[in-house]
Amino acid sequence: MRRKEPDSCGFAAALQAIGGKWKTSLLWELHLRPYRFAELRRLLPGVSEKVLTQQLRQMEADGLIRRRAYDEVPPRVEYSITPLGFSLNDAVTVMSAWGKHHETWKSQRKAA
Amino acid sequence: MRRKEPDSCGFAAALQAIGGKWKTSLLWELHLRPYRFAELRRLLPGVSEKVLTQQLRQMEADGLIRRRAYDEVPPRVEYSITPLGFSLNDAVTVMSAWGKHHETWKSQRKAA
DNA sequence: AGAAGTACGCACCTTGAGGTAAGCTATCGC
DNA sequence: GCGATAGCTTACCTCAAGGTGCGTACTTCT
Repeated sequence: MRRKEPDSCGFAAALQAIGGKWKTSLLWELHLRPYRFAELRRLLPGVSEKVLTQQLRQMEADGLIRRRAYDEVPPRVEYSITPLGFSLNDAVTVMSAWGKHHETWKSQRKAA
Repeated sequence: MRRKEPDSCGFAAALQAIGGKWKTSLLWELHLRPYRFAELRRLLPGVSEKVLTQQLRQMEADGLIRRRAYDEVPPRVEYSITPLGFSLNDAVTVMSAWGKHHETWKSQRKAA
């Protein structure tokens, strides 16, 4: 999607924060418990390491998650959700509920 | 954005329905009252006719809006919102509220 | 010795949403 | 006759998100 101009309400800002292909999944997983980088990789089959790093960094910049690097060897990094991220997850859940509602609507129309 | 695989919840479906650049704005305007094509064009400065048609058709296919063409000359077409579209508008409003909240959060962080 | 795991960075390529510009049918105003 | 208005369609171009693949510094397993 290509969104730049504000569409008069804060929806664009929210979409900016959650608009990545994997961000909703990341948010969902991290709202359950913290994970390490490689664990998230395994949780999202198909994500490339580059993009995973990218999206995690963006979400960190947006204050949705917290990144904690331990100065060990081998390196260890843990990602956890923040209260702000948690609140976004709630908003996403509302949209998600609508999405399910919409899917049943579509299958009903198809049947007709 | 590029979303195809279902991310295990209905959010992807919702985003599919609302993911266009102008769809949220269209939904918002139409939730106020019905409009004609040219009126919508004027309401969304910068939208091209092609994309406006495109998004209106997609939203019609998703059952968010209703298109009514009058067989007159010059042609007249009216778009109005459906109950389903109205319910999506509510879900969007929740996300929008989060977006505003997030914006204040960002400006606070910047100030610190 | 060699392979594998960790958490990335960098360079290049693909893809599809959206933008641009033109055309089309028909009527009305000057 | 010329342009404007209405509601589109078609062909072409752009651009950034995301994918692919390779490199890295260090260690532990086999």
